[in-house]
Amino acid sequence: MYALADCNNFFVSCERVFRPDLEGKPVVVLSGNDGCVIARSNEVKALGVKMGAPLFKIRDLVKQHNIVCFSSNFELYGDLSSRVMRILSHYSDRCEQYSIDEAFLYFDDNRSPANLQKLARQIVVEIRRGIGIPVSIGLAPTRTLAKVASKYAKKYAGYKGACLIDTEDKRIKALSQFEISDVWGIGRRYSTRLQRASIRTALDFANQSSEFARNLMHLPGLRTWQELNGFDAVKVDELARHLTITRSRTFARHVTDLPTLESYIADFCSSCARKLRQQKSVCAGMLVFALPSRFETILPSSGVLVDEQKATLTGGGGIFAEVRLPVPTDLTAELLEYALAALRARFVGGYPYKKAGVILQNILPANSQIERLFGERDRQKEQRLQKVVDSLNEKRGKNTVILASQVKTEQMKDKLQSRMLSPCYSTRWSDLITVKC
DNA sequence: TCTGGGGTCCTAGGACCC
DNA sequence: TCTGGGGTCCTAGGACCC
Repeated sequence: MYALADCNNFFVSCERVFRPDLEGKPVVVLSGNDGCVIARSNEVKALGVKMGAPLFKIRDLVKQHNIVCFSSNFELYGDLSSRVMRILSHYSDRCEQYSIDEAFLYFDDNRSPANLQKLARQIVVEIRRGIGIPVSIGLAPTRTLAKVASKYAKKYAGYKGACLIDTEDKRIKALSQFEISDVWGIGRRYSTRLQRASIRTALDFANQSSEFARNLMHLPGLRTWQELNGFDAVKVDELARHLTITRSRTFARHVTDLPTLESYIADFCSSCARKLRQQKSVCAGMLVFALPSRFETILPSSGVLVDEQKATLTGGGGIFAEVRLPVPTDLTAELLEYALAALRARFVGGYPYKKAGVILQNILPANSQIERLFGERDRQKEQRLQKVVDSLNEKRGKNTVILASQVKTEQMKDKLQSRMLSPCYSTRWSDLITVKC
């Protein structure tokens, strides 16, 4: 049996852990620059606010219902997530973390389903009491069915946090009341196609032939079909290694000068590289991009385009540079040299860049690194330096030692548009909660 | 004025190999 | 008229997830 443990309204619940006064009140968490809604409490969902709704479009609703807004505080969410995961991992040798707020546990012992359900309810209580986060658990023979079960556990209080699908009767009943678009692995596109074929519930889909599923939705669709019919088919990558690492940001205001853009790219690059070293990998390729807003048409104030700008604009606008590294590397300084060179070669002054980022790709295990016979760099020396820098940053805080190109420009300093940021209660001494008694 | 960020897998088609 | 057979690797694009 699989158990899917899923935290309810996770980001909102994290905020409520330290603000119990917000229990039962409408709360949202916003994306960077306080742009979009990325998490909603049940009260807000009931008001019809959609995931991803831009804040400026729901201003009236926020005022009218006194919705409490938070800027996203990933330091807090990440810490509470790891505490939840630590508890979950005590209960099964196979605990697969699937996202920041979800994990699959696998049970292959001979406990009865009823006992597993009891155990799951115990886990729910322990996490609520120990960390303060509400969790729902779904139990079933496949991951996709466990997902279905967890949604029922979330929806109906009667399940006491844990819903079990262990018999054919329960499977059919659960699927017959489950909308096809809510099935794990069936997104907007496929559910439209399926609805056109008069398939509305998960059961409608499960009752089709396997060929039907495969023809319409290829291999992933076939797997979903199998899973709904009780055959374990979803593979979960055992590798904890990321295949790509991205850092990117939409700016509060346009960035038009090179130094500011360079500082951002330098920050992204060094953050990507740190993550790369943490997972003991090297990368052989990198994308550097700086793009205009998706929502604006770009024309220079003069109204006349110079040739270079014309070329940029006709190409869809902005910078999208692919960098191949001569030798796979994990060194911040080396990655940064290439990233900045790519940026400088394509930068157009005065162009309104709105979003930028760095993506590392072609990621390999660090031990597969190949040394160049006639290398122009002394990599061993640089690696020793990198180690010292990393350990200083670990001991003294993230940006204790940085590269000169990461130094923030004036424009960058006032970029912070997270006006409703909560304290990092659980990760910073300075943010510890004060208790008055 | 204001519109997120970070991932994965699969498939088809082209280029290339012997 | 007729133009091999069996592969690999890479990439772009489309689908999905939280």
